[in-house]
Amino acid sequence: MTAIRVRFAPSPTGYLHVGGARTALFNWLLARKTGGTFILRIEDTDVERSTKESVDAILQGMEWLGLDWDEGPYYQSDNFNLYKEYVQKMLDAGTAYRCCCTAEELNRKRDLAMQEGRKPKYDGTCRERIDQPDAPYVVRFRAPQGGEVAFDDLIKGRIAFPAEELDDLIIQRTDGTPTYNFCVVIDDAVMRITTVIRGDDHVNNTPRQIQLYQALGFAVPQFAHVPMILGSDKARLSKRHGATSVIAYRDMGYLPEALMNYLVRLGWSHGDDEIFSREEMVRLFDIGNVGRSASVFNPDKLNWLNAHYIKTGDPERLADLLLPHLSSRNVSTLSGPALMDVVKSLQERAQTLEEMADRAVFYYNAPVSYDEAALTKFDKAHLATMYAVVAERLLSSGAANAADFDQLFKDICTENSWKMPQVGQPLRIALSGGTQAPGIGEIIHVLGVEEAVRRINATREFVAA
RNA sequence: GUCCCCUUCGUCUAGCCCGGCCCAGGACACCGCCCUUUCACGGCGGCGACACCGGUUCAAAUCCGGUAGGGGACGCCA
Repeated sequence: MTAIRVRFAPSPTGYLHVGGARTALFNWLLARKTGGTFILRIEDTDVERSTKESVDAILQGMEWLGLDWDEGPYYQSDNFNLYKEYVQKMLDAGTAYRCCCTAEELNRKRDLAMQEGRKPKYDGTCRERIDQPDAPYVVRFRAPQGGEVAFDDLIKGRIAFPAEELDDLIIQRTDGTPTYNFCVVIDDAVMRITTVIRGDDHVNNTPRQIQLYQALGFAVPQFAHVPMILGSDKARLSKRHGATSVIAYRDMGYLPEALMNYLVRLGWSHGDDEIFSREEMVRLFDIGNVGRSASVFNPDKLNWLNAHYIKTGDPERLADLLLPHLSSRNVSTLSGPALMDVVKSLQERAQTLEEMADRAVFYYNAPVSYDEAALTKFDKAHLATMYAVVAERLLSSGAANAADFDQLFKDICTENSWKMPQVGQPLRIALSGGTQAPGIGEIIHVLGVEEAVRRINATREFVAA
């Protein structure tokens, strides 16, 4: 058995979206699992719409996800001469011919055919003509007629098309540039691609491409067509369903391993397993276990996975990743508590890094206002004495870790016959400004006794005023 | 219109190829309870699906046929 060679072939007309990322992922997984080769090829034959920015955005998305490629990126625009050569070969061999039908003429015929309920395929006007008018022309593939073209899709099983459905597709435009269906075939053949994994919007192209392979004398690769990803309304996933760009997910505070895990489970499964490390997906992946039907992108589940990876992630790494989200909130970590401790106290409380950043702000910027609604639930006099007692005990106790502090508060409660909520909640407000925060002991441990006392005193004064 | 594909809880899916272990399992979300100094985490429980109709069979989510619905393609885009 020859080594697997797969490719991801995006067209650079936009960023890397989640659908493309999943296709890339499946390719990458198959290559890594089998020790094969993963090739990146940029399909930029449409010079009009292709941009350098898009290429960069795609590369950036791939890199962020850790989808490293072994060859490329190759650019189809570098291969124009090669395509020309093959067009000429086909012309010489008679498997292609010049067609002088104008675009307008073709459009008219197509519309008419649709109206009359016929298949809008090329009628073959120029297929058999022998004169060579001196007019602009395209080159068409002389598609074999009769019989059927079939292939065994690795995901969908056997798919067959009657040859009558296939018309003579254009392989070279009037301006001399080659078209997509022709270029893919040449490239996949020349790059010795063994397995073509792509979106299932390409199934209809596959039989034409197979005919081209055969006309050119190339070996036909295997095909695997991955179902699409839909939005919550079951329509093709688009911007109005929320973010579709991989990089947007990074900016919203998602971890690459979470997105990868989410994407791999969208369509593929391994029994009841949900959590897959990079190594596990490589080991367990099987293109045959990819489902045949489209799936809906579910942000809730992505959130759950992201929360999982935040919970179990390395605090040091998370701290690094959190930095940009903090600076966009005008938070500086140059002074104040160690960011790693902050992260640790927040790991179980954040679904995204954005959320973590929101919750981390108070550690660095002392509260400038308090949740007064929550504060008014407590008696003013009680607040004043409680804050004073706690501040004093904090300074004298010598407690040094979260558990110590929590114990200290229990002691204070019994000594003064206070209930824990009477102490905990006002303290939380003093320390963080609000009512939702990590445990009191944790906060003080991270903040340090000195800063904690400063904040408690500030709140005591605020309450007294 | 024509061709191709798809159809299990709201969503992602297991099971389907090799019928019985499935009055259909897991996960997300949702609801409830527990834990608890808040918010979370966690634990426990609940709600909830084989698109429909026929056939084959002792037995069908699983096999066969049809219907309906959805999607894709039909470009001198990729």
